[in-house]
Amino acid sequence: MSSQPPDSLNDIFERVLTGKSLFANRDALRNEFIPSQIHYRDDQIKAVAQILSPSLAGHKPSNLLIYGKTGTGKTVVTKYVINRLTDKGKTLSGSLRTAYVNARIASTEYRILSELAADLGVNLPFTGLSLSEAFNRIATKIKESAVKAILVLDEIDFLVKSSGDNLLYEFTRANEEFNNEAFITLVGISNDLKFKESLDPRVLSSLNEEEIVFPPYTVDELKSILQERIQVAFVPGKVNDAAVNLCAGMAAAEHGDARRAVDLLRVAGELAERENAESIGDFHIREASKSIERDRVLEAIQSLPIHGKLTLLAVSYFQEAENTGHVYAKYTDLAKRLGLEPLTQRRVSGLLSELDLLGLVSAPVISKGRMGRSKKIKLEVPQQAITNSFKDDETMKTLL
DNA sequence: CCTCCACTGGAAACCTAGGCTC
DNA sequence: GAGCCTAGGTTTCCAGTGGAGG
Repeated sequence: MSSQPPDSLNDIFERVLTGKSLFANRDALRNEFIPSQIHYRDDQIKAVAQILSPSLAGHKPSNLLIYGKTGTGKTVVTKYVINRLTDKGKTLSGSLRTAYVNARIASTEYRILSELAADLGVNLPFTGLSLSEAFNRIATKIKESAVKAILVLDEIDFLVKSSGDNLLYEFTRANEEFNNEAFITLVGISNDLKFKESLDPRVLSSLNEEEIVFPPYTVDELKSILQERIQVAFVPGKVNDAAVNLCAGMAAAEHGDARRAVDLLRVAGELAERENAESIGDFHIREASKSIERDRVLEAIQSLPIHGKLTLLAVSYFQEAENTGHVYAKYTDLAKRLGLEPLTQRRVSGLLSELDLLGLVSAPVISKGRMGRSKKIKLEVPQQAITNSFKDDETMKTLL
């Protein structure tokens, strides 16, 4: 990298300046981009709108649960309807408020509450309050100002998985305290229906008053979505049909994920531009798919905590699948070499499960009869990926 | 059919780092 | 500064277990 001849840098700059770039508008391929029109989701848009519309007349809409795989438009559709609803609400006298939180990003109950509070115009300190106090402040505000609130909890399954359903219970119960002037309606979005199993039956029946399922996009739908984005994002004629077909095909194979399709296209465009290609072909899509996977692995490894890295490195020492005991012994050895106090085996067993979840190792539990029961741990990423991830890591590179 | 290995994985307690209120 | 609170990682404890070998 450091030995780039100055001219090649100049080439890069020149290409942008002289407009020879393949991109016309890169932003149209970003995740946050909301297209002016949402295609193939008319039924879902209408359904969501129908369920939430009583709020305009001041009545409490049913709670709603939206379910569908990633990249099926759940968030986009919900945000779209919520925005339109808020706009319409402004023209009327009512005090309709909407709030949106992504439970995976907010990650804790308190942060979820504080983001909701911010959207509702309630002041909550970052920390320092008990959960119940934070909740009371929100509820009091809603009651006193007769707020009609629609709260969207995106990736609600993360909330339930990490903290249980207490918060949801509080929300559903809070409505009983309000008089008819105020209400809270919950809209939960999830790509995992199984989270419902761990809900208290009372919470479930309340949350699940209405349910909408978003089907995956078909190949043809993906193609047409891509075509439309291509028109905005690229200079005309720069993406060939084979590329679009492959892109749609690959995304359809992954449960009709439109976000995935658009990501592939963006990375393919960047790759093609970098190699000075005239247009984007199916080759670039394939390369993009590999590149996205490589980046995902690299990032996953680099963002591991130190003991996670050590555990992964310990696994990588074994060619064949190994049991927890041996991996733990290797891990202990590595930790001591760094002068770190090794964690307990129980914890390392947990770390191994986390690595499994990330797809970096496979660690199914198997029984070998008299030889006991253990995880059967095997590295699932190339050795190379681990070496690459650690070579810039001041601590880990001493072990390589 | 029974035993018994080498763990698993749940639960609770503990610790640290942070931040609020009074 | 005391006395609360939380998040998040960890340790400790321990009951539970699939299935090969007896």
